[in-house]
Parts: sequence; structure tokens; C-alpha cells
Amino acid sequence: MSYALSGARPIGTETRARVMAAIKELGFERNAAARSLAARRSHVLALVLPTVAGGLSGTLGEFAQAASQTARDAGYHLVIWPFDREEHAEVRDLVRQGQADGVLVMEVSLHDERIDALLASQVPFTMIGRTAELDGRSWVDIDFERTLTDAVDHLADLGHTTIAFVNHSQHSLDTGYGPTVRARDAFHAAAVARGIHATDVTSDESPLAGRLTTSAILDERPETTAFVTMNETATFGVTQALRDRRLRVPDDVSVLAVVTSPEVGAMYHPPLTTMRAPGHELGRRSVEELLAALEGTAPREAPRLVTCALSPGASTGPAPRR
Amino acid sequence: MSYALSGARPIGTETRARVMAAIKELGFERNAAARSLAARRSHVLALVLPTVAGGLSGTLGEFAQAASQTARDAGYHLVIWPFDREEHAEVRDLVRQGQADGVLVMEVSLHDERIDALLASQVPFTMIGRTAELDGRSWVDIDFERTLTDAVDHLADLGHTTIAFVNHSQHSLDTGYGPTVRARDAFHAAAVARGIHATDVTSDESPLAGRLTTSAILDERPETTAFVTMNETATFGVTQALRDRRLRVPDDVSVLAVVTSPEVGAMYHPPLTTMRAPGHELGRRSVEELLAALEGTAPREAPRLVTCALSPGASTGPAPRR
DNA sequence: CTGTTAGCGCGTTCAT
DNA sequence: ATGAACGCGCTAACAG
Repeated sequence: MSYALSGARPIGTETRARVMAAIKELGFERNAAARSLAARRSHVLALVLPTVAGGLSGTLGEFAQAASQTARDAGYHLVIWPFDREEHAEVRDLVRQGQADGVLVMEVSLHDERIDALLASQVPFTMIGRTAELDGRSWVDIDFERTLTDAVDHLADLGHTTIAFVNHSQHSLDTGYGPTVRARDAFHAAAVARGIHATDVTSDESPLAGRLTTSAILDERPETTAFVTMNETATFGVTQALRDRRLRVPDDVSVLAVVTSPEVGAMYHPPLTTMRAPGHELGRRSVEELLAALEGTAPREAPRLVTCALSPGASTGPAPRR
Repeated sequence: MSYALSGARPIGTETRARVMAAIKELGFERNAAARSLAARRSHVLALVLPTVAGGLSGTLGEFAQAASQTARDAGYHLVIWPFDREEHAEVRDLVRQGQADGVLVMEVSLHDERIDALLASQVPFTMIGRTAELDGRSWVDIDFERTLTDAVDHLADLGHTTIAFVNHSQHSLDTGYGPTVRARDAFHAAAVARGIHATDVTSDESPLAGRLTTSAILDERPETTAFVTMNETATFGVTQALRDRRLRVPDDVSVLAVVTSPEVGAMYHPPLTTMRAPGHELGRRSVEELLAALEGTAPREAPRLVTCALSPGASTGPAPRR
């Protein structure tokens, strides 16, 4: 068939016109299965994530949109494929069966069996996040070190000397979830660098847990004047606990929510100062990485670490006089 | 090849064993493209939704999980396919090109061009929600009539006589978004039935909009003692406005959030009484509908309308004495 | 119950 | 610059 028309070799202008006309008239559509079979390539990228990863939150939406767009511009479809955590094999088989050409893996932990399976089968993939071991792996991630450093600096510059950090759950820490581990370490390092009295705690992803946690911190360290939170759900509890104690934000206590969005910050009163999760950038970059791996292009040395920018709200202010 | 083994016809126990052994040893995987080509069926169901439909919210997660599971049990993959609103043709072409066998369409409006395109091309689909016209269309939806009736009844039973309803945006009403239209109408009908003084307003999907809207209602109708909200984001503003005016929940004013989840309700203080969006049920039912259409099975007459159950919180109570 | 065979609709290579 | 032929790896239909 004259189907090389679809871009493969030089074509006569007139011939092309004839073909295009025929295509219109017959309402012709290229068959994806036949193309995939012949070309040995599905032109599908799979975005796999744990089932209901906190319910496909706002950040995911932004990420997926950017990734989707980038993929489309390159002639690929991005499809979101939810899997339970235990289904390592299924993730790998998506590619081995030719359903997808490559995989974007979200919510990776420091030791992630899905990644082991992918590596063992030589399946092309890019991680959103990082395993502990990195060589030979393609990834993009939030720069937690930089983000937490900036967060601590912001508060230290405002005169705060005792800062608490409300992290993700203990479970996520125990299972080696990268963001939890990295953020904790970075917070500590930044606090030491600025001579800050630091408290860090984990909290389950619920407002109630955040409230209890915050309450406990205030009991133990009443001199705490600032909270950095990296737990969207628990943050609701943090502000509740402050309200319970008649502590005003930001006059008595400052709250800085990191790796979230101003939109979420706007749900509070006053609106939270946030450090925005760079979902868009991560989405674009991760697809670029994966495509480079797929097409054998040299994995261009672009930044793999993306930072969260400070988005001023009304929840951080100068430390109160004592 | 003896591949009918994979379920198509009776097989000798021993033959089966031999084949299975060979499969293990060679690490064999069936090729999806070849299967699709030969069988003229991709075994993929596409869940299409507008790009960043409010950021793939919590309800979507629940829906997707259930749909995904149901599809898998039937030997299908459910893949989430984000599209911009304007890309009607692309949605249709997914199936025409054989990328997917059928489509689940989310966020359908009363007059939805995507649906028109699907109908014109005879593509199998099921709507999550309903167009105005329904015949020959497969759908499942939330029972807004019932939900709003239950909501009004709940509050009326508590003695409230003036109730305000905070709906989705004016834009969604203007563009004929089913839930917005149906909920408004149902609220009115229910209020009339119970002799309630009803106010209904639309609000943009932001806390600020919810706050201003609520404030305006309280100015105009200070006798309002209860709010029904169907706008997750704006509801944050509703409670802020009440707090601004020193109105206590539920002593002075009751708040009932419908078509949301107790988890979201828990982000409030006190926790909101909610009517839970039946994401799980909708996900399961919608895939069942679509599969019935695909496999030519008689579209079994199961309920297409699913109701939201009341989940008690602490934000509704008896109407205050005047 | 089991072995064999003919396409499915494209990409690709080989002629022209 | 174009047409023709082959085969991607399977399913389904047909013999045995």
C-alpha cells in the first residue's frame, strides 16, 4: 500500500492529494493494533500509580495533563493505569505484552519492587521520585533538599527560632517512601545550618491525626512559633489545633505548607503560604526522559530535580516577641 | 498453535500442562497487538474525562478503582484517557482506531458533543451522568432528585424552615451540566414539598466565591438556618463566612454537604455531615453497562440511578429557637 | 479433543 | 517516486 505516505518516504504532491481524498471519502482510520504489530511499537506510555494514591489528587491532575500533552506532541498516548502495590508483575507485563512501550512509575519508594521487576525485564521506564539506588535508572523528582532548605530559610529570616515539621505518615517513613525520608533529613540539615530548634514528627494523612500531633507538639514545646507541613490532609488538623488554643495565624504561629498548591492553600482562612509542587514541570520532564530512553536518544542532561517555588499567602509572618 | 488453550475450547489436562510448562520456560507473553488484530478487539476500555476535571478528585479515585477492578475481572484493562473538551473527534477515534473497544464518558453535560460524535460513529459507550436525550444511550448517574430530597428532608425534620442551596458554578448551569441543573430543580421541588423557604445560588469552585456567596445570602435572608452545599471547594468558604459572623455550627446554622465524602467532611471542624458520592457503585455499574453493550448481552435492567447515603457528622442539628 | 491454516491491517523491504 | 510482496504474532475456522 501507498501507506508510506504517512511520513516515511518522499511523495509526489499529487499522489498525496489523491490519497488524502480517498481517506476522507472512505472515512478511513489506521488500525492501531495492526500498526503496533507491524511496527513493534504501541505508541502508548503507561503512567502507573498505586490504586487511589490518596485519590488522584490535585497535583496528579496537573502532572497528568502536562505529561499527556508532552506525549501527544511526540505522537504517543499517555494512559493512566492504576495498580495495586502488590502487582509488580502486571506493571512489567504491560510492556512485555506490548500494551505500552514504556512506563512512568509514580509514588516510588526507596526500595520499590516494581522497579526491580522493570529492571529485570529490561523494560524502559522513568520514575517520578527516586529509589535509593539510581544508576542506570531514569528519573525526575522534586528537590526536597532545596525545598525544605528554602522553607526553613523563609521562616528563619522572619525570626523564628523554634520550628516544627509535620511530615507524612510513620508508615511511609518505615516503608522508605522517598519524599518522607528526604524531607525529614533536609529539614534537619537546614535547621542545623540556621541554628534552629527543630522538632519533626510524622502524622497520618487525616485532619484528626494532624490535630493531635500538633497539640502534642505545643504541649511539649510551647515555644514553637512556626510549622512546616508536608501533608495536605493533616494540615487541616494543624490549623484546627492552633484555633483550639486560640493561637492566631500568623500573629502567634506561622504555617508554611510545602509540596502543595496555592489552590489548596486558599481553602484556609487566612490563605496559607505554600511552596507549590511543580506538577507541570515534572510531567513534562518525565515524559521527555522516557522518550529519550525509548528512542535511544542520548538522555539529554536536563535537570532531573525540580524545586517548589514559594507562593506567598497570609499564614507566615514575623516571629512574635516573647 | 495450540493457543486456543487460553480459554477458548475444551482441553486435555495433560496437554494443558505441557503448554504451561513451555510458557514458563520460554518466558512467553501473548502479544497484545497481535491479539487485538486477530480478534478485532483490544480488550481496553477508555475512561475519558476532561483534562484536569477539577484535578481528578477524590471521588474520581474511588470511581476509577471500582471501574478498573470490574473491568479486570472481565478480562479488560481500564485506562484513563484525559482529553480537552474540544477534542470530540479524538474520543471517538480511540475506538475507530481500535485503541479501545468502548468508552466511559465522564462529566457529561446535557448536550455533549462528545456523545454526538460517539453516536454518529456507532461507538459503544456509557455515560457517567446523563445527556438530556437518553434513548439508545447507556448511562449510570447519581440520583440527584433523591439525594436533594433526602437532604431537604433531613433538615426539615430538624425543624429548619429556611434553607439555602449552594450549587456548582453559574457557568456549569449555563452550559447545561446535568448535576447542576438536576440538583437545582430537585432542591426546589423538595423545598416546595416541605413548605421550606428556599434560596438557591451558584458559586464558583473556590473558597472565596463560597464565602462571598454565603455572606450575601446571610445579608439578604438572615433567617437562613441551614445550608445544603454541592460544591466541595466552595464549601470551605461557606464555613468561613459563618465563622466570620460568629455563627456556630451546628448550633446557629446547619451545614449539609452533598455528593462528597465523609473524608472531605473530616477536614472541617466540626466534621461535616455529608451525603456520600457513590463513586464505587457508579464505577462498577458503568463498566457492567458498557460490557453488556460490547458483548451484546442484554443490558440487564439494573438500577442506573445510584443514591448518596447520609453520613452523619456534627454539622447539622435542630433549628435554633428564634 | 487436537493439529493445521488463513487472514487480521499495517510497516517494511525489494523491485521497478 | 511508486507498486508489490512479505510477515509481525496471534485468533478462529476448518479438518482430523
